[in-house]
Amino acid sequence: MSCHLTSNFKQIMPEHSFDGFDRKILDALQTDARLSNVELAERIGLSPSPCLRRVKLLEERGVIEGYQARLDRDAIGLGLTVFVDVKVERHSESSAETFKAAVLSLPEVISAHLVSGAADFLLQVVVPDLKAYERFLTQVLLKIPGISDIRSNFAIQTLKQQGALPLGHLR
Amino acid sequence: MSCHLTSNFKQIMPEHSFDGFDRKILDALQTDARLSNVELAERIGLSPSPCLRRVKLLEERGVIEGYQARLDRDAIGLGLTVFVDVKVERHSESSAETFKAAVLSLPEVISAHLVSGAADFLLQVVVPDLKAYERFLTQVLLKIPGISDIRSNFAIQTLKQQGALPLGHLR
DNA sequence: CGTTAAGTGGCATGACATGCCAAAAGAATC
DNA sequence: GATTCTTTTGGCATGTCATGCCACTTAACG
Repeated sequence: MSCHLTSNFKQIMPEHSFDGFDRKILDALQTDARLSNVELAERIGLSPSPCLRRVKLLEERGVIEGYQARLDRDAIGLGLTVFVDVKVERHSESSAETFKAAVLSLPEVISAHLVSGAADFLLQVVVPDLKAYERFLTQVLLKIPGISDIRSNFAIQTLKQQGALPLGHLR
Repeated sequence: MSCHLTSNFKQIMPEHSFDGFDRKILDALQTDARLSNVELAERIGLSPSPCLRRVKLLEERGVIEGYQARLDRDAIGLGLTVFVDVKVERHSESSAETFKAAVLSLPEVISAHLVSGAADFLLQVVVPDLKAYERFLTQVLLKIPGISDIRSNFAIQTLKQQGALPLGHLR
């Protein structure tokens, strides 16, 4: 049981230590992850050596999970974003688990959360068009067992997309 | 009116041309945006020169919008993610516009969409904890004029977060 | 076939990442 | 408050990489 201490450590003790340099690094890399180390160092007011050391540490600590290119969905032919509310059947214990496993394997689902409120799960699904969504819904989603209800909310306009996380609360 | 042609061009003619190399580049940079050009080139089976040229082209075309570090929300003390359904008042024409402008300026709102369905807008809000959300809700969101209803759905568990966009439909 | 256009590969140079060590800054102890 | 210990920084050296240029290959078209 004591082994759970380490796995819960992150929740118990969220920020090990973040000084102003770390916060600036995170802020800069959220905006442009391809900054060279020397430019990043200049921007945060530190020389390249310690700057790089800090970045590596943040990566090792898991604070930085990875780096990803942000693509224009329309440009690559993924014009339709749908937010799907999913309810699973209350009875079967394993409904939620099988649903989670299924969802994780679907590339069209780019985010998935267990949520409070009317629905159980909230999925963000990305497909080329309505026809593709129809196919996804009828041939993929609806075939997952244990689903009691699905509600599709189509994104008509995107105001903001995966904006940078606010870092103002750190100091 | 003809000037609208260019602004609509992307929707009319989504993918200008994507061969296998481009798709592999986008795929690789979605997974690891900090890949060096030589490693990227090796991975996609091309020499560094044309590989870099393709990446720059994809950036200029706007296919690649940017690069960003993915941070661990818990690690930086942002333990609470809330999906907020917002309805604006039907009467005032400008309700939606003022709401959009307000939302764009809020760093806690990391994504915002105009959606079909029961709500008008779907926001993703990130805050340290419940107390911070209470403050955000009462002192920020509820003070935006023209809002008729707000429903907060708390993320209890995150199965997948901003996963890579599926590129399988390109050829 | 010859011509042209587009894309590729290799090379050279300048910039950069990265590991090491001495110096500086800060914390703790007496 | 001086000393010691710890931590972090800055500079340097080396090997790797980005980047622009040019010759070569390939494919399409007349």
